[in-house]
Amino acid sequence: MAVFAESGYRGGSLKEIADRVGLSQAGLLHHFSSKEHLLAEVIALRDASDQARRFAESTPSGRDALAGLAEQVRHNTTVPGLVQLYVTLSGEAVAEGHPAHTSFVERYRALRRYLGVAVAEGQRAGDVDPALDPAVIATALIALMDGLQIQWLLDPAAVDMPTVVESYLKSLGP
Amino acid sequence: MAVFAESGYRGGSLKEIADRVGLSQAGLLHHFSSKEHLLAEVIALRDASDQARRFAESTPSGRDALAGLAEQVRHNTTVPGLVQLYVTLSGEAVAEGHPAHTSFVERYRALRRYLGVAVAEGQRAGDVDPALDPAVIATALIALMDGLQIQWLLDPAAVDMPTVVESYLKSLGP
DNA sequence: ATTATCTATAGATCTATAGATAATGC
DNA sequence: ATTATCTATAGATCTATAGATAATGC
Repeated sequence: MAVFAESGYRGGSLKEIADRVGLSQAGLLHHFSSKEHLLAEVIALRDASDQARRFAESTPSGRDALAGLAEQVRHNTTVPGLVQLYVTLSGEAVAEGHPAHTSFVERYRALRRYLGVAVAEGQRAGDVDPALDPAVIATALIALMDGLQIQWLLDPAAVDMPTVVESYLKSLGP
Repeated sequence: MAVFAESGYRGGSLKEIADRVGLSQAGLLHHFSSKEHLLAEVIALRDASDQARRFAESTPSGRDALAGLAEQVRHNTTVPGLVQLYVTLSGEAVAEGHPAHTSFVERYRALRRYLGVAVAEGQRAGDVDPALDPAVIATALIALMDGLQIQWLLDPAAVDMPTVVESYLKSLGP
């Protein structure tokens, strides 16, 4: 995870990973039959470590789902390595043919669907301005969080992610 | 520009670039003394091709600067290659020691300053809610645009960048 | 005379596989 | 008997440089 975070999938080498875990490069490939397979496992591990946070609350309803985002962002500020893994891989994965391309396409579709539902529920509950388009807000929320991570990684002192997200969430109120 | 957009700096090879412009790899290095130097020139060229758009209007005042953003986003949907270059390089450049790291840190600082001023001016002119923190809004605007680009590149049919940005800009009104 | 280009190559990598040896599990 | 590990290596790359040749500019 650390190596792909620092150098990306293309830039990270099996030798570097093997060295960090105290194996030879061939020894590492005994456990992961190819570099691509190792990437898939790294992504699965990353997902496990925060989808836990997002969905563990058994599909929370509107307000809770949105509040959960703010909490997720706050948590992310404590795990810069995971954030960097995500930013680096998503930047690479926009390329057609990147091994993680399809997985990112699907992840974002699922996220937009999940947050779109949350926003619509928030509207029914009277927590979110009913004039807004849930799909637009869902896309904007995800974009905001992703973009914040780039700025924050580049300049942690200058960017307070939770404040910005909370400010946006507040602006959604009716 | 196309090669770094598709494969990033680390993943893009001088051979691939040379092939596309009809030179040998050594011939290419006659014009750019190293891969790193070539990257710097590519970034400079990218900047020239859209900083022109952003600043050519000689530091527009608040409302115009914000409207200019929406226009920039609309324009970006017509140049996916440039957008991909930007997304791919910024994803790589969060890594300490990446050749474009410092340049991205500075670019974002400058952007936040520029947009922060624009928002404050918009407030004085009565176009922007005076209760908002200009620095927070500036950071959010940049983040929103960056994050949208990732989603849009991954799934162009599902993400309408201008609509989302305009929706956000509208929400800033008093 | 200078500039642009090429071929050839040094010296590092990189991934993946083959095949040997050591450790572990039943 | 199976699993984990290693060394060695094949076969591709990669960047940058050396040195030769062709094209261009004065």
